[in-house]
Amino acid sequence: MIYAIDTETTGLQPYKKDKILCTAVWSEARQFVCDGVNDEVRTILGDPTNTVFMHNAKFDWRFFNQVGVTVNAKIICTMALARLMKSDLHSLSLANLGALIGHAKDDSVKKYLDKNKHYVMEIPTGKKQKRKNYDFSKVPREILHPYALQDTKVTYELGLHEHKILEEISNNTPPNLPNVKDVVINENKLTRVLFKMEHEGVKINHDYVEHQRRKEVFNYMTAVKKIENLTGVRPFSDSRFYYAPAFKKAGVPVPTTDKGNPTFAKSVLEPLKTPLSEAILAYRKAYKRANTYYQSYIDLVGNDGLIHCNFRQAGAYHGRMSCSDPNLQNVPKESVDAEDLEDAALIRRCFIPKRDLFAMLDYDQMEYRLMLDYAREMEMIEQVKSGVDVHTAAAELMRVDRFTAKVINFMLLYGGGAGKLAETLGISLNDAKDLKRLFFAKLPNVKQFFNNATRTAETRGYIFNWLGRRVYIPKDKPYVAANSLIAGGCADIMKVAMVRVDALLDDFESKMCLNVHDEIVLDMVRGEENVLPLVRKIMVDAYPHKYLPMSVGIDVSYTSWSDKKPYEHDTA
DNA sequence: GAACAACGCACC
DNA sequence: AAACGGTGCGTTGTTC
Repeated sequence: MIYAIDTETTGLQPYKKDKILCTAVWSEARQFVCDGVNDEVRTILGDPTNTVFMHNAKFDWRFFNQVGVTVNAKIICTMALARLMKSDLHSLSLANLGALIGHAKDDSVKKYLDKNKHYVMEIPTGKKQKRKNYDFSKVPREILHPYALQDTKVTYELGLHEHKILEEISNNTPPNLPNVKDVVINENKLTRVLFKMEHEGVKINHDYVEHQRRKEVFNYMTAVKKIENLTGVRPFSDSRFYYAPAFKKAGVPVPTTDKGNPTFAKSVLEPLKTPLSEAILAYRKAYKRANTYYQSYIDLVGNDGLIHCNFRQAGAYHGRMSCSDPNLQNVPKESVDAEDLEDAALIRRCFIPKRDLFAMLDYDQMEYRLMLDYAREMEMIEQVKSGVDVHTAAAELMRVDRFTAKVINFMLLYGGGAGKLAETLGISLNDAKDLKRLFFAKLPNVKQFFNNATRTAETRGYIFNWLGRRVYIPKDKPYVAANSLIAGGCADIMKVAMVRVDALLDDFESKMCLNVHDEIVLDMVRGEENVLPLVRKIMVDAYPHKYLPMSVGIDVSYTSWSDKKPYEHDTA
């Protein structure tokens, strides 16, 4: 039987304070809303023969888990499938997707809360901007229940609609080509894998976080005083209107943004090396570390001392995931001198294993390898297979230094042009054009691959990646097609691998706890390290290469997400 | 006063 | 001929 289920909750934090208010269920045969969760809901979710549509399924799942509901039913996240159905949607909210199939937004709950002012405007600790915190528990049942039921109705119809569209795409695909069906199967399995991984969470070293936060607050306050002394103007504000007069007085030319505003970005300030520019950079660095990183971990850690971040399965339009609350995919990777190692203030040291150790497995030069395999660039492939690093190989091929080759390599992956190349390398536009020509002359198959992808995007409007994911390419930016094939292709390799790694680890105590695009982190018990080569094999085999296989490196740490060392029992 | 744009910066 | 890709999250500034 097919159902759609939706919960209404007191808020967004099941691991801290929030509870289920009601659960709504919709099927052909029966529709109802109950307070909290009742036995009928438990029975539906406990039955493995049932299929249940949920919009942003992992959110509701967390609350079911909180009250001990066993979820055996096949869970289908209509938000994740929406990305497969139509990759270029800006918003995957139920309201937005419902509008596609003719359901107007039901904003009765929000209207009620606004009208009756059931919210508090507060400035969170360490922040400057006010936030609106709604109190959903104040919504009367007469308003909340019909609202929840309406959402399940829309979710139900959306789920059926998505399946119809995806089946059409699948049926219209020639049998010898990758089929979106395989992507659908994997994404549906992945929803459960991600739920398990998020529930595992990552342990936080609370004392360390708090200590570091205080240190960074002191650092940025010191920088503020310094800036005010240098400019003679207070109060300080990290704004172009504050900076412009000071730099004008010093006779420093200030570049502008695309919109014509003066910019004081890092790339502008860094070369100046004046006391003021350095104080501003110090302020920004410390402020960001104190708030975006340390403070957010304190705010978001659960009562269990773990961070349960949200892996957005449908995060990026080309198939990559993203991460929020907090975003653990952009935690700084700082390099320090060997002498400073002991007392270096590394943000990744906030994260410590809740069992015995972390294992970090990451694909080597994943995107570049996929590009070479797609392009059948055999000369380069042979070099890489013999162990030469891709930037060194490119440097030798073009007879330039490794840094130049690296810049060109990245620019290529991102579809960049000669202008940006010139800017990054600090060379003339003509020299940059020559370099680009040289690159494509040496890698003719890569050039062919890029041209083919771009032409396909121009004529057809979308591309299929190796697994069968369809990605729409904006009409005015066909040059991003190759990047979408590569980045999204890598994402699907990782997503396939994660589903298989999760299955493998069912027989072990060690579990996955993080994903950072081309890296997964396992929280492991001592004694299970022997599973690591098996995990690596799964990751390598996830991509059925034609010419160049994937390659995976393994690091371990018994102390934190930082301070890692190569895993050595596995010399191939 | 709140929503929206623009900017800046961390990661892959 | 030329076009750097994708995120999340914080601030300041503008607008209605």
